[in-house]
Amino acid sequence: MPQKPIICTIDVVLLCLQGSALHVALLKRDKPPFEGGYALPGGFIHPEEDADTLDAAARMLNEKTGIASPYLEQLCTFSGAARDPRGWSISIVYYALVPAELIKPDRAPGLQLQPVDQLRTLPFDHKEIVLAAVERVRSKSSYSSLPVYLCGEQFTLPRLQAVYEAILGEPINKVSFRRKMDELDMLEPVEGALEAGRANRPAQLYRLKNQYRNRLSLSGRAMTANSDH
Amino acid sequence: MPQKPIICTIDVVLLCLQGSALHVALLKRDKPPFEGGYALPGGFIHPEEDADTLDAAARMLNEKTGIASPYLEQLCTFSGAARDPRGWSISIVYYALVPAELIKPDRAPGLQLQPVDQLRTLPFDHKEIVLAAVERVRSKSSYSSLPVYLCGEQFTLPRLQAVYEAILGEPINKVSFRRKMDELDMLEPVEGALEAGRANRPAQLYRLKNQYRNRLSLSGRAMTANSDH
DNA sequence: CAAATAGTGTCTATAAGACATTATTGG
DNA sequence: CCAATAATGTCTTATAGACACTATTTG
Repeated sequence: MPQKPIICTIDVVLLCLQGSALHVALLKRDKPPFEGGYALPGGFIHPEEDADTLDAAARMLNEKTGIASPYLEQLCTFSGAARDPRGWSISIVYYALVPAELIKPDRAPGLQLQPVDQLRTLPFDHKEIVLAAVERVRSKSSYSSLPVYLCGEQFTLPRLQAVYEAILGEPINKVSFRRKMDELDMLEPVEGALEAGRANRPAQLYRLKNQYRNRLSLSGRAMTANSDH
Repeated sequence: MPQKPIICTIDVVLLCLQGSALHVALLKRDKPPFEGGYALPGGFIHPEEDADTLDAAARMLNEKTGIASPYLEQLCTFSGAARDPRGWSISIVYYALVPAELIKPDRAPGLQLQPVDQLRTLPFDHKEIVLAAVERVRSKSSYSSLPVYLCGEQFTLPRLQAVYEAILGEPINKVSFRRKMDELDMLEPVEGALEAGRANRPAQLYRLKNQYRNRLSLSGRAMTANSDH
């Protein structure tokens, strides 16, 4: 009955922190439509290869950026007649968070990091998609351990607090923050490891407890009284 | 390249409250696979007719159950090689909440309401889908006005509190509940309308403020300290 | 007026935030 | 010792919950 089949793709919003600004990874497109433009890494499902769309997203991310992200979650599906000039399409979108050091531009030709808060227009509805992913990350960060995925293996509490503040966009009370980290019960100190080097008391290094390597730790109460869930 | 195209469908989880138990609407399937089994209302996208998948979900819900739900939101997309015997498939799932009175079995042949907390195995991965929808509803209910969609046009505060308690599965402090409703600022009293009839002080009837007819009101803090977001 | 439930006032407990103090480093 | 920042103790403020009291109806 339908003349044209529905175009069915996967896109991945790969986020990292540079300085205190959240950035998204964009790739130069090497075929039409929007050839030469920068867009989200994405592509078609390979039914023979991918068990499901999460699988497909992980494969795509790895193929296009060389990254195997420990955190990769479905955002939602964007769809409709208007979003792709080729026809009626859907895109099942996943998002990933990684430390910026993990993104090696030489490993991925045509890769570019753009700050999400001053994004130019992107091909398809990719700007809208990125903004939806950022909103999700900001919202989840206020009651979960999500931002630790933006840090490396080991990090200090002041560093982690700075990461939370960068995402939430507002300062957090130091005592409350440490109480909350304690309550989330996801961190363990790296015995004897301190971050020295500067002219002050060195900070204790922490790492994620094993059980939270691939799972979020959740808190009943939000970090700050922000109203966007 | 791909021998078989990906099977691309929409499913809708329609929820309502009967007594104090959340129920899901299931339809008797009139074609294979799983012919004769009870499954979620769903079907194929009509690219000529539907502007996007939300549109398709609304159409499908209306065609199959006769209901035009004011609240219809995307849950997420289920996918993979294993979930449909016909082949590699995706299902973009939406969920809706309506007052039970709105579901008229005579209007929809083969429709059945099942309590979500004692669900038997369903065709495809529909049981998993229902459980995911219920978890989303429970989680969102703890910090939003979502449960009002399970009430009719007008309702009393004790009734609304009972609806919240039915969804969250635990009693709520009356004073806290009323403070929260006040804070959400989504209700207005229906002037002069009281729910009389019983041998006690009659309760004030309320309705949703106009601006929240099709939008949730959100609170920064959760209703109860439940840890599943 | 007794029973029943609506609606409100107020005290207590808990959690968040402000602020100050101590700790530990390099120079 | 001074500057800088980590880490923690403690007081204040805000929010949530317990409980009791008043209000309004039917029979």
